[in-house]
Amino acid sequence: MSAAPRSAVARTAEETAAETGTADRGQNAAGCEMTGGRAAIAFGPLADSLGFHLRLAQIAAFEEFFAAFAEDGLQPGSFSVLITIGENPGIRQGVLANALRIKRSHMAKIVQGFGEAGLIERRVPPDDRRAVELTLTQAGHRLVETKMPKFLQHERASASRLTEDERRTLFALLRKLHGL
Amino acid sequence: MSAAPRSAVARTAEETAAETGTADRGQNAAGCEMTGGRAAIAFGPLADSLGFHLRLAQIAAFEEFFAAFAEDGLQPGSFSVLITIGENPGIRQGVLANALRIKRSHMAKIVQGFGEAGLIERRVPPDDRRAVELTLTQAGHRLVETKMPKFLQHERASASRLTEDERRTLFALLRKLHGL
DNA sequence: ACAATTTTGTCCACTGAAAAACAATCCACA
DNA sequence: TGTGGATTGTTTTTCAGTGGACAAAATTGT
Repeated sequence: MSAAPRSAVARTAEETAAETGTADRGQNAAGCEMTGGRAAIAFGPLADSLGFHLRLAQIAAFEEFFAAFAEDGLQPGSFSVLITIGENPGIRQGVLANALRIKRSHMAKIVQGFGEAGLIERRVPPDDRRAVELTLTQAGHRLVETKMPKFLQHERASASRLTEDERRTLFALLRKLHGL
Repeated sequence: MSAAPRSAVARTAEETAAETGTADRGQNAAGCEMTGGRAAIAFGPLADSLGFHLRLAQIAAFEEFFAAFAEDGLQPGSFSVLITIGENPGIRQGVLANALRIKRSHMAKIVQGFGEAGLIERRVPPDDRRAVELTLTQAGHRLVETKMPKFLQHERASASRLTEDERRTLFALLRKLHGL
């Protein structure tokens, strides 16, 4: 079965009127194994839940990321930290944490790991000895520059199910939600 | 062992703090506190990353959920499990896990907790004694029905930054991404 | 009927992330 | 000066979530 990638945007979600039925309890109806496909169940009010759809979409996106970057030992969160430090040399740890919505306690652990790996340098500014300013080391810059093409290519591929218009629309709507 | 946690960083930084002028290299303008606002930093390629925006939007949505349902002791994941069982009485544990994209090992824990709380009933069907069929108990039904109005109201409010058209468009695009 | 494979749920060990307690520093103000 | 409160990062504890090994039951092949 090949789905018709027509204007799915125009359609509303009235196609989920699936009774559970329990018609064929042993196996799914049309050769839909559990491991791969999803059974046709009723989501009820969940089908109209923004958080639910956001969670599903994020899981899908992260799975794609892991599938692409497993061999590189890269995680989306850590890589975003490196990128942002590279874009903002000398950024303070708390500012970074707030920008990426990572809790400061977690950021401390991440940054510590990068420091021990020699990817970033932590410098305490003399005018505020509580703070820590972060910069990429040469090794950090090399790593980011090495992985960046693959990352950009992955980004293009991950949104390949969307047209360019849809992609722009989606970004604008997501920005409206989290207010970046 | 709690021997001078930050002293190592501070010492090296102070000793090598010969470079000056890097104090206000960042564009974090004065008067922008960390706790409240976000600094204007450069996100670089992250600003075009679908996964990044999805993560931010999901965090925002979940924070709203927690803020609304903290007093009820409700979590989005657990509540979605209860809702889906209510919509699909007798659903099998694995089918439920697949539908909600929860790993089976985790679902086992969740379901065990609900069982001990008396919210769901676990029944082993005679035709497949490996499986477990889940149904809501009266207490489970009561809980769902009690919280559902608040949940629906929260859903409306959470998307209140979007027009109805935008909301429909966003749902359609997210569905395209995770293919529900 | 019997062995091999697959499915289904559970258990255990581990990671990622969060909350809270904490230490160091800075700042406002008397 | 110095004292109380706010900010910044770290540590600790705790919990949600994952991966992998496992046992029981079902399915398939011979």
